[in-house]
Amino acid sequence: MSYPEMSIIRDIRVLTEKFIPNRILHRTGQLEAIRDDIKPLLEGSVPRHVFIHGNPGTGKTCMARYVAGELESYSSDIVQSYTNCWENPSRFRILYNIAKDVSSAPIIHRKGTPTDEILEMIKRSLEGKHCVVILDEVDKIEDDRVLYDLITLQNVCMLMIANSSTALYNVDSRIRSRLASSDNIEFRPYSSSEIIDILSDRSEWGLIPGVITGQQIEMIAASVSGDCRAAIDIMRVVSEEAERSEHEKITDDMIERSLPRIEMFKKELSMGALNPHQKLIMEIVTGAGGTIDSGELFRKLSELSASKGMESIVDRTFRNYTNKLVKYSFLNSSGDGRWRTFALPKKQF
DNA sequence: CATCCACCGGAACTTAGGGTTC
DNA sequence: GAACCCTAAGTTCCGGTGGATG
Repeated sequence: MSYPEMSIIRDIRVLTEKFIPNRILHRTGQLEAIRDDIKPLLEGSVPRHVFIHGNPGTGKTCMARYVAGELESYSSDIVQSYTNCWENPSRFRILYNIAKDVSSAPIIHRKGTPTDEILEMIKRSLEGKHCVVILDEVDKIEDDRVLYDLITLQNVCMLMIANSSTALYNVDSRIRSRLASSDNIEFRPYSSSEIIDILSDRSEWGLIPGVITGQQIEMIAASVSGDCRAAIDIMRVVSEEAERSEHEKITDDMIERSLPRIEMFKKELSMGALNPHQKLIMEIVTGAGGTIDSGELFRKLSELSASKGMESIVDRTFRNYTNKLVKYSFLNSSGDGRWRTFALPKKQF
């Protein structure tokens, strides 16, 4: 947008974390579920609070903002508020943030404004209205009373976001029981083909056609272990580099150089973090031509680990390992549920 | 249709390692 | 440094399930 005519970037905002796309890919189930939970707001009845959890880069924040924005556009009686609890961990900061978002009048923040007064302010602003409150990184809240404050506001629906499914285990039991009826939605890591779709979509809106090839998008997708944020970040970085160095296209070289950035995003697990059995599983799948049935994989693992003098693992542990490998996109699994077949993702870099 | 087989995953338990308290 | 607590990983147990088999 703001770039001159020679630019290869059409709209850099599309390639940033904050951007909310006009359609959500590969999260239909979750989208419908959240819509159903908060829809009662439109009819003035009681919605369900939603707890969204999943690894970084699985689209949690994007989805929450998307749904909240969608609802807001339906009715002028609905407003939304977004707070990152890592940046605003205290009860006062969170409520202040919400008050700012929902109040039409400017909030006068004089020193010593009591938190309860802010809460009253929110109540007054929301009279006759309904509000979707997004609490990102909800596990970083310092004082969980703020959750209680928000629960007591009948016309507020909370979308609580965290990486861990256990994020709310430590909150006060009274609050937890009030939240027991909330919807619990997991966001699994994207598969590489899903990442490819999302990157293709973003490149269409963000870049001039032909700047990045399909193969290059696959290359990025195969490297991020299901972390979409990392994938989009890499695409932005290489686009900016191409732009700066006045290339007309992104080169493979640029992508390879930017891949180490992924490490910043991948807190949870990397190849180096795999234990010997998990590495052996990867070797067996690779040796089997990239695809193998679950039962055969376990038998081969038992055989091979015994011959290497490694300790044996029980079948339940094996299932835990394969589930983890799938979760972190080291493996794909097909035939979901029973009789699964494991396969390598398209490309390993 | 009944039974068996191979597999799946939740729940409860055990164990090991690390941190904290007195 | 002993006693305690907490957590994560691995194991045991077990009920459930769809396809194969008789």
